[in-house]
Amino acid sequence: MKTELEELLAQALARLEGSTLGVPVDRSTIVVERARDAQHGDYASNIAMRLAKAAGLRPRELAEAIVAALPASPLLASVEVAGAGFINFYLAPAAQFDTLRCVLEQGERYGTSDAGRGQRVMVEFVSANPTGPLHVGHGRQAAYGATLANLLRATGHAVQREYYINDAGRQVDILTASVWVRYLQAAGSTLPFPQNGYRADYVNAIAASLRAARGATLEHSLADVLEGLPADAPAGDKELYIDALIARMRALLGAADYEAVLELSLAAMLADIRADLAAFGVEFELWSSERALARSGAVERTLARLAALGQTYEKDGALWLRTTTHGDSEDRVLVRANGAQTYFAPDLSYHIDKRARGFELMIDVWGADHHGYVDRMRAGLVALGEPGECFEVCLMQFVSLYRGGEKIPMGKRDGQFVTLRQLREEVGNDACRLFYLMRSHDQHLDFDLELAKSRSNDNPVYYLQYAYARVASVMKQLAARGLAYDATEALANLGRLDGPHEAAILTALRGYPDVIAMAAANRTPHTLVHYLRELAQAFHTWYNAAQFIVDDGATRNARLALAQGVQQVLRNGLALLGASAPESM
RNA sequence: GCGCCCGUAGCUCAGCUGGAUAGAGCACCGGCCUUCUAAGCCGGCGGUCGCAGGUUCGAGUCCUGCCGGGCGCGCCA
Repeated sequence: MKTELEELLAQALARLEGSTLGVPVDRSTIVVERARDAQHGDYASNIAMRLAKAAGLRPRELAEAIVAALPASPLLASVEVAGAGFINFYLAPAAQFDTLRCVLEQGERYGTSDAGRGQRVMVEFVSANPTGPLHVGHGRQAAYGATLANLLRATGHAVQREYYINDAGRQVDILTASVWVRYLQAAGSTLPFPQNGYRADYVNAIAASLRAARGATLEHSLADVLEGLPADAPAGDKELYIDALIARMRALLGAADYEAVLELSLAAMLADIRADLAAFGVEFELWSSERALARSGAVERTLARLAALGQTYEKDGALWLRTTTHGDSEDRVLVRANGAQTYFAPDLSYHIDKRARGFELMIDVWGADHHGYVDRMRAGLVALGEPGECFEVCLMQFVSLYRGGEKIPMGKRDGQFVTLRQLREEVGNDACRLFYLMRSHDQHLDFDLELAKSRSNDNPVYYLQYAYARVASVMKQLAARGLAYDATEALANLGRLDGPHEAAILTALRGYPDVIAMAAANRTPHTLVHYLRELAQAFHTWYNAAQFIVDDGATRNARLALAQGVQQVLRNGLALLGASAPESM
């Protein structure tokens, strides 16, 4: 609709060229927007104000001239000049009703487009270290990433969702050692738990499955384990201690058994994470392993390419990447003086691998605490000859949990954090999804458990689902009264939808495709939540003001058609958000 | 010290890439169920858009400088 109106304006301006207007008008300056206020019609353009100065006319005068030059169109009921020089378009009733026809005809496809032209996009999200269960912050990233992928798909992009498993770093060794210590303790060992270990309950569970798999074959005496180890914190250094413990464990068990413990621990953690996300309705096309990438030699190839391109140099025994020449604030280390790679090296290699796999755009969803890494990653890609625009990061701000106005402390230390699973079990998946997505991603999120659980009118989850269920209920009532919906009669009598409430709903339905397009383009799923709330509100208002099941068949069927249009869009929107649409509540 | 994000009604937040009289929800006050689900609806109350400049026809939105809050600044991951 917007583009049709813009085309009309372009024709009008072309007629004025050479007379009222001197120079031809750049097509991109002709913009039509949905009117924010119903008093301003259905669509509005500010083109007269933008061109007034160049034309040497007052905005309103120019607007009048443009309106006079507009070709006739069946789409329009009237066009007015208002305010400082706005041109307001009022759609003809037939055009309004076409919206509803579209919704009913297109069904679940309503709102989708091919704007993305099949662009290959990867959305990488969550990618939490497999060293513990997902917490509520990961939940937000999961909900956001999944919905962003849905939105991009709905707008014609070829989307792949991917989870990058950081299974190669020191953190995994710490998990392995933690499991082993718990395994020893379970057999009566008095070996103290390392200060820097993972001490939450899930480690005990993995230790138990380790015992089930290997019996006592991995046990060693306290004296053997402690031999040559430095003091742990607080007397000593907890980092030195855990590294020494890991080395000791490797020496005592041998490489093969050490790897076996590591594999078992990793597999247990990943199984937990995958099950958690699957239960949350979040799926990935690919779970990509850092260890697999490293074993393939990809990281070394990336380093070699960087060196060949003259992008690296050695200093103080370390290998540095010149990221500053590509917009980073300082150069970054790829390989440390001790020969070990930093995290940056495989990470960069992973992203260049994504490009090699043909993804034109890589969107990463990261926690806001990682914001300092955006520039270096992009710089690394540019150093390898990639365009900087191929990489985009959506930073997610933190989540604070509240219970009835009381903030819940979330120290990761001692494992005193609320997991995603606990949250889902307490408030339900739908509430989780919607609460996570209600706020802009660059806004801190206050998640109130009591509010999310409450079956009351201050809970936005129920507000949306209630609107959906109400339509379903009406259709059931219809059948109970021995009546049936007649689509043909409905479509022949859409003119009966002539009240202000009906008009508001038609306007809202017409805006849905724009909302989807914008939410996808701006990476802002929360605008969809707000839109659905407005649609539900328009529906609830109408529902309270009018009776749908009336004696007159023409009116009845027309109203039922509109109600089902609302239901369809609610269903489409909730599906994109990953929330259910219940038939009854 | 430097970088990123945030600052809008008592509280939690929108504000559609610069538009018209700044909007919701909650809270508070007052109304609406013998009729399709009251998990709903209607009305009222509530604002110096952190502060000060600037850009222009027009600024909550863009620029600069302050103030306040969060996060990050390792040859950790």
